[in-house]
Amino acid sequence: MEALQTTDAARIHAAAIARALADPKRLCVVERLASGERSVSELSREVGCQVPNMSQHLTVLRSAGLVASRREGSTVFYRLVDQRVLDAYRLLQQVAG
Amino acid sequence: MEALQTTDAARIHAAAIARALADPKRLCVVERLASGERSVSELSREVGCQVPNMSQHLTVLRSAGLVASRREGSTVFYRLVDQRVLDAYRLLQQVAG
DNA sequence: CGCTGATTTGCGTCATTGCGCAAGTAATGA
DNA sequence: TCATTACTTGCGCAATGACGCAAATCAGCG
Repeated sequence: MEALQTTDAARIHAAAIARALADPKRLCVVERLASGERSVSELSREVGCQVPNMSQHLTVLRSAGLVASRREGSTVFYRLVDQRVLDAYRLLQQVAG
Repeated sequence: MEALQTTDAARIHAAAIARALADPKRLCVVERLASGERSVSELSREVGCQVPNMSQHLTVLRSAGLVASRREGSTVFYRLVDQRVLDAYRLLQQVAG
């Protein structure tokens, strides 16, 4: 049980993380990436949206520091940056459920 | 380590929780409520916003099932519904930090 | 009932967001 | 160089969200 942070900057940062997770499609991306890296087109197919839309969602997740990308030829693979992203997602589900 | 949910409804619900937490003022409310219930005007003063605005933020948190309210005379006290809300907040901060 | 303090609700406005579609960039091979 | 596949970026639009302010409830009291 650690203390809650109190600075405004910390809250703004935490809120930014929450906002990045505040979309069903992006949560679906997190689920998929939990089992390993995926290309943009794979994610787009699995999640069920257009490629440009998926690219934007991935930009949101990367800006929040939740995913990272790696280029291999003309294909870009995305992965989760940190296992805690999954922990956060599971906790959201617990609170939701 | 439990499995990730896969239904669309579960993701929509989890995303709604995340959206409720996706605002610095509401995170500040969560922090305050961590140490006990507060009235709307107390929260409004502590967080630094107008009372109607605070009332709306509390409505968002209550709609997401994160806080509950209790009326005592003309004063309404809000409290956290569940300790896991705090766990979720701390995890957000960890991912952020 | 009228008055007061506490909270909620309604409304207008401005900023942000998700999406589809077209265009642009990048890497690879013929 | 041209074509192809993979991805990103720009743009316009409809929807949502946060805020300030005024008005409406609501509880308690004289």
